[in-house]
Amino acid sequence: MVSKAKQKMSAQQTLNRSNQRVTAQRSLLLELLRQSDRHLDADDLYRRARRKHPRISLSTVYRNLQLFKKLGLIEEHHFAEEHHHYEAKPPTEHQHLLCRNCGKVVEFACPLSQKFKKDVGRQYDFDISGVEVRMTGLCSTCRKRSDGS
Amino acid sequence: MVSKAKQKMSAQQTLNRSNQRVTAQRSLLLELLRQSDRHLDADDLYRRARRKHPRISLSTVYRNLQLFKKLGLIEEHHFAEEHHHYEAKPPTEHQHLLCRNCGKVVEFACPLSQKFKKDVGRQYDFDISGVEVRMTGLCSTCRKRSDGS
DNA sequence: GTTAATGCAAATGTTTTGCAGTATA
DNA sequence: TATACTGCAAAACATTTGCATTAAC
Repeated sequence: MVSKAKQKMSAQQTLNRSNQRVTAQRSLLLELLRQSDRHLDADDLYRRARRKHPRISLSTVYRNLQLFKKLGLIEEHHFAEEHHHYEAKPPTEHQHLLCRNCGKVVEFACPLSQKFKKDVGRQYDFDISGVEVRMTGLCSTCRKRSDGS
Repeated sequence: MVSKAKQKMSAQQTLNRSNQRVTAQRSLLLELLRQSDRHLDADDLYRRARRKHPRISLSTVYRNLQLFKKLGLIEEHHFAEEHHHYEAKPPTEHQHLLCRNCGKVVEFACPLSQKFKKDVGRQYDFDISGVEVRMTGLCSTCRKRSDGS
């Protein structure tokens, strides 16, 4: 029940509970993230923060985003077009499973993704061209290794 | 049947058919992408290419990756940790639907992703912590607009 | 008073671009 | 021979880091 309450706490309270120093910049950044209805990138957040706190620096934004992420207060998405990996186009559709420890990538077939595509397309009136499913976790090797330690 | 044959064509043949100039660098890059069993990033590809063609430049690699992508010869994935978007962690799990024209992001619930998670985790012996489903397509507004023109 | 967080500037790493020279069609 | 492609160097861009100063505890 502690975690359910988190969303209703003020930014200050949340930070205080996490044993982090409550600075004006840090609270502001977390508030802005909570208030926003859109997803923000670091620069969006920086520009918004400057409206209330003109001397805030971009490094502070980055450092705090990392902190919030570590604390599980925010989620990160990869919408943009940077640093890709490429593969020759395969004849069959497949999805990806990544080990977050060793970076191993497993490809798996996912016939259900086609059903998804239809359902979601109908529901939101989208003409959907691509479905990407990406799962992250620990592979058996890395799990054994960390069990041992 | 033309497209099925594509995978069996040599890199040179493929490029020639696409009305692209067949250069040694370009053919090599496409061959390397096809031979590789792993996903490669630009730098991986650059290093491999240099083994056969020491004077090739990284710009050539980037330019050709863009070309191959445009021609639909390769697929691009976003595994790495660059340029993120953030949102305050929501209480409910949800997935994303992106319009590739206007960039609109729709969040949708996807209860099935939990079933996925279990199935795939069991099959590959992974302890899966995250499931991300991302669909891309055209929203109704952008579709109407392009219908009209 | 200690220690952590900040702001600034410089460094880093990836991707893009301008341009003169080179190779393909 | 005309034009597209290449290599090189520099620019652009996002993100990270070092360090002296400042603020939270």
